[in-house]
Amino acid sequence: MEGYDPSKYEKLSVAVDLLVFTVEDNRLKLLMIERDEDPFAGILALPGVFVRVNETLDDAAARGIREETGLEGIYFEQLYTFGGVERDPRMRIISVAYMALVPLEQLVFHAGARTSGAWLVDAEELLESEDPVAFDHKEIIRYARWRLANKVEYTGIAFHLVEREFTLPELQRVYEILLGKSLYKANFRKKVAGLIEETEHMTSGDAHRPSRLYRAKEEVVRRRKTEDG
Amino acid sequence: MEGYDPSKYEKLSVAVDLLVFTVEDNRLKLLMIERDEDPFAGILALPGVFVRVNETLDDAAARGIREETGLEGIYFEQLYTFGGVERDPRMRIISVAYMALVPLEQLVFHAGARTSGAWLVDAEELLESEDPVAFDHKEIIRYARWRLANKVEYTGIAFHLVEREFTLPELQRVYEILLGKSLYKANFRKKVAGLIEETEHMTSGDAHRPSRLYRAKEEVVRRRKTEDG
DNA sequence: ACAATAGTGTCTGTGAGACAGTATCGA
DNA sequence: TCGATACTGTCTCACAGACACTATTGT
Repeated sequence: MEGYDPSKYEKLSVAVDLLVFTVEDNRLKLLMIERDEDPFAGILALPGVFVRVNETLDDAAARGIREETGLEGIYFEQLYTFGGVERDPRMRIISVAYMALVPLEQLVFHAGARTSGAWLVDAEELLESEDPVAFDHKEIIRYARWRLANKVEYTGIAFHLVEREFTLPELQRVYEILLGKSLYKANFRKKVAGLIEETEHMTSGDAHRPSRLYRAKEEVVRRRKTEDG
Repeated sequence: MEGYDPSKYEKLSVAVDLLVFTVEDNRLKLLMIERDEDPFAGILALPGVFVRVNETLDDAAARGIREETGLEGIYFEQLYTFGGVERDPRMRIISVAYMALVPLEQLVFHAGARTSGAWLVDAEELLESEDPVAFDHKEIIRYARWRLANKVEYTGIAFHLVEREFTLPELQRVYEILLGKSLYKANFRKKVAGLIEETEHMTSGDAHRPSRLYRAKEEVVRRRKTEDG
């Protein structure tokens, strides 16, 4: 790099914006907060935190997820870095977007200190509506939505949206929601057969045939650092 | 975000690191510079620039490419953002890696002002060797190499490594280099048939049958902002 | 004619898609 | 027995892989 004197270059604020996705009522939802300060007071925004000087980006993302949801150790991955000059009208902020996936059962709310509330927002409805979203967050959400649809095809990303043990109909519903189309049962089962392993457990109590519970194979959900392109 | 007073948060240096790839002598190469200052004096490093307060990340990448190669308008895309705390021993630098692809014929050298030289380095050799690379740049290169191999399968990224008009044997060689394996002619041609269109031109002068020149279809190489996941 | 590379025809196996059928629970 | 959902068998078709074959240049 040309010139290494730090004082020669203006430094920038770097934030991590979080897209915490879950599935509720057969819909893809994500966690958003309502801003209580200008700009965009009263408008929905993605939760986020500033990156501290002595924490990595992944650390900042994990911290943000913890502060926002109370959860530790859930799946997340870096999505993209948004660096438009006018993203935030007050100051230049580079935002590294992170996407987290968590089954609804694990998700507990925990409103941030400076926000009047946090909700699960229907991703599809938000993207199709004309409702304003703070900053460039709608664009970020649109990109995340697109990436999710892609990655479900060739990775095990869908497993992060179901519990550790799940039925195949449950898993299929997650695939269908992410892909935005319905799938044939028999074909779906053949497709995921290599990614899962049976458990001894079955569902019970429903007024129909019980469903076997499965687990994702270890190697399918294991995260390889930056290798989730 | 919790608290918007900029002064409350330390700002960070943000750099763009560039991976300019090309194909030379049937090998994947990338542009690297030899550092002439500590740390890592005499060691190979990726070229990079600091992001200025009033330029976007893409602008910074384009500027870096221009400064390093003299080229304008070549294909590039954001790769990943590396935010380890100890990446640079002197100070905290967040680095947004960008990958650029250019056919060798367009690539002209233009050594940076503060570097003693710039070369095309064989990507495979570099990754397999024990030779040191500055900072975490070897990890960045390894990720880029992996991403290239992936994207060649389902995108038109290979077209950016051949000239605007190319023969199918040429294109096939690029695919083989990126994939790291040889392909069957007939199958390859069927695979890319939908991505290309014939021209009127043929090669000539070689001591064998001439080869038809093709062009990539517009929609295959058109870049959709952040949608190159 | 020959060397060298460009380009084609076709067989096969695999896997996705479509659909019809069977299985097993509670009520 | 019935409604509801879980699960399976199998046909078809598109496509990737493999390989043998033909085509066209310069020397």
